[in-house]
Amino acid sequence: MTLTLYNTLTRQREPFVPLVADRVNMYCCGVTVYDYCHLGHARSYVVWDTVRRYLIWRGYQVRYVQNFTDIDDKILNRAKAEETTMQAIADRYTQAYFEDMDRLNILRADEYTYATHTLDGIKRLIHELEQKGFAYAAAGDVYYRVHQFEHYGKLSGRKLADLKVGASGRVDDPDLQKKEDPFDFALWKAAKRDEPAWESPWGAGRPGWHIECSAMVRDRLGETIDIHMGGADLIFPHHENEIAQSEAATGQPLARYWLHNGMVNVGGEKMSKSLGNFTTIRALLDSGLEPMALRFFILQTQYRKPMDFTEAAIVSAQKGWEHLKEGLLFGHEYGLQLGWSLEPVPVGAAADVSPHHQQFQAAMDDDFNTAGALAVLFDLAKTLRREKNVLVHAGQLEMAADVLEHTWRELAELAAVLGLAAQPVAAKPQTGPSDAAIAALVEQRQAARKARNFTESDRIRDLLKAQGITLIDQAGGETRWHRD
RNA sequence: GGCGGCAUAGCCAAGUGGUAAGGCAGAGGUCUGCAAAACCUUUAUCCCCCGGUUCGAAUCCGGGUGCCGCCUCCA
Repeated sequence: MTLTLYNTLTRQREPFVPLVADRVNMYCCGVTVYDYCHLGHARSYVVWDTVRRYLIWRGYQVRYVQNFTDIDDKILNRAKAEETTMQAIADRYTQAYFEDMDRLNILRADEYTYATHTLDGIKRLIHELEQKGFAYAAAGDVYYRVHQFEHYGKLSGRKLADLKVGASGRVDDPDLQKKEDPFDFALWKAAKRDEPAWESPWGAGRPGWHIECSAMVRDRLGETIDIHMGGADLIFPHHENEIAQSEAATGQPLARYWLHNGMVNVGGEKMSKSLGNFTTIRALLDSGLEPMALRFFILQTQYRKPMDFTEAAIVSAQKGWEHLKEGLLFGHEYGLQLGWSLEPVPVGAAADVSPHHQQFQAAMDDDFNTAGALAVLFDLAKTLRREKNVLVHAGQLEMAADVLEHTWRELAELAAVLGLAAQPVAAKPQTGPSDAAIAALVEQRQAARKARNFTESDRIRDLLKAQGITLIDQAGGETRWHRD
């Protein structure tokens, strides 16, 4: 089977062939660290993390690099507003980024790069572009000469002639005077008073946004990488400009495959800082939604399609995840008594050729059809849940224990490829009545039930419920209980 | 105005020529003294509209309608 993915550059699906067999270099545009991440960021990084996990599972040796934009007007503005430094703001939100992403079970990149650590590479690249006639200095700024790059527009599919200045309202760009052409963009910006600046051949200043990615990719991964990823809103101008910068300098394609994730919408509109309609990851998770439920919610939709964030969809995702989780926890709950080994086993696309593995791989090979892959997980989880029910009611399994063990392992393996993992419930700090007290009340209630004094038995049940204890009357007449 | 994308049940969502995956909700059932939970079964004669190609289309072509993204910082 062949992995096929949709390449924004060619606007079609293509078989994935890395530059070097079995190795994949991938770069993902990271965040500008001036605020907490919202659900749009969650989607983007969950999706790319899943792509990365899948490629690894598929047997590729993956190198994943991601950046932090820690020099930017927005960070500066925030620093001014809070009367602190740009570095302090950047550090705070970089830290927050890691906290949020860790909760979503997003693997750390092999390498993180920072604009502030890449100044040499950036200046070197600007210098090369200047020498080759693709850049010009103007009153302390340096601009990229878009007309000089004949392929400008190849990623976004637009021609310079079609671009409309100020189509979205912004026409009062004070730097317009310095540019040869309105669509030329800044590679280097002259320092303003009271702002951090770095020395350069063009005077003190700071790098533009687009140039940092070009420089970082080149420094860390080379001239041509396999996969470049990012949000669909970065296609133009950010990625278009990256291509213009990198390819003008090196004469080589920047990336073989360009992947873009769809936006998260709220009420049909894109979630964004400027519209103010965003929900931060931490606010949502702190409200009680399980991190894995959010991840599940994201993976239900094909990564390129827009998705709507609604309360109902989140509730639905939480319930769906709980059902998968039950299957995932089966081994932890009953594995020991069934004599299973809980040791991890080797995994990988080649390690198993079961129909479930094949179906999972077929879905994921098809441009990362995570919704199709989730259907495979549900099928596995369903078997486990059914057997759990049988076990609880009849005291023994219907299926052979080793067959079920295989089902459980397979579910855990494939779920892990999607980054979905259920933590065995840790012993929560005990609040309310002690186990012994509960047992005594359950005993009392059993007596009442035997005497058909249901008023009394219901009273005890309600009493316990009010203290967070749920009773489950089983088929054999036995009553189990658990804390909510 | 230019470029790109999307329209599938109450909701979310797969499916790119062969007769509609999956999830949530709903309905019926098993269990229960009644519940709750769990489990089992079930839920689109039809895929925005009109026309065309084909033995056959949600899937291809043409024309509409609606929605979204980008052209400004943005995942």
